Amino acid sequence: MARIQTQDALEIWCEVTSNIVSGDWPDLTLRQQAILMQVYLKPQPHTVRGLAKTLNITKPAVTRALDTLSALDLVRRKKDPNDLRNVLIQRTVKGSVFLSEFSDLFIRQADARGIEGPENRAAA
Amino acid sequence: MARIQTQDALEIWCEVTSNIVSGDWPDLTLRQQAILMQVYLKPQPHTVRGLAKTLNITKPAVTRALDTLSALDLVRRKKDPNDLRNVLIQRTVKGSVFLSEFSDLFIRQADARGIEGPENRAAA
DNA sequence: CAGAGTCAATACGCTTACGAAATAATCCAC
DNA sequence: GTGGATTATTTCGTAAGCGTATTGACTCTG
Repeated sequence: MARIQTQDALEIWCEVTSNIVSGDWPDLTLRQQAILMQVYLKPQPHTVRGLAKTLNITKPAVTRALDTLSALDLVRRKKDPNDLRNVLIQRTVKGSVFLSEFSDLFIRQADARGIEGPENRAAA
Repeated sequence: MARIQTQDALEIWCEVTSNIVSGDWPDLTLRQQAILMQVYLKPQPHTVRGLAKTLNITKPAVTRALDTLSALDLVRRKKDPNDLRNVLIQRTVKGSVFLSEFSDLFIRQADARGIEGPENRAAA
């Protein structure tokens, strides 16, 4: 049982961020990244209020981040038909592509360091 | 041999970014993160020009990012005594703490998913 | 020691982001 | 329905970011 080490973790982070920066992707803030990840990885539905609470930031900050992410077509807004006060944040193809590139970079770096997932995922 | 899977990679990234955002840390841009990581993980010395080239961004962008990171005491500027045109970017205690929290979050998430480093690091 | 070359930083005009407070739209209790 | 909650957004003034072009400091060549 060999846990991941600090050096590996930081190196992976360094390579992934550096690769994203030097590529064609936009210079997202940490908040925008976090919102994007939440929308794609946590169970739906996502609302402005919910994201603000989860990430411990103000609602206007979420609204503005969504403005940016929407303009980049990384997420999409949709009125909640059950409660028109709510705005549901939905995923897009382009957002999926972005996340996919993220994980590809991540996995490539992890593989290069001999890092492995669980042998038996079902039992985990 | 079980490689890391996309889902694990993205979940780790999601949790780390979300935790940093909801904590007391500043809302660094991806560029600032990348510069910070480069300075701490790649061999010294680091210059504005070198970072700009590595990350494929303009020199003024690096200068501004260093303004921000310096104000936060995450890095420090120092004139190169051998060539006073150069500015060497150096590490700080606070920056080390930041990176340390980063890696702690990362490792905690990786451990929770049964992800492991190489068994025999010397042989890797 | 003069002038070209190289480094980081600054100036400029513009865009984006911030938090607090105010608005607009909607729901719900009564 | 009307009034009070709740949701997201907008407004406001301010701060920070961007790229291009320029400046100021320094080095090095001839």
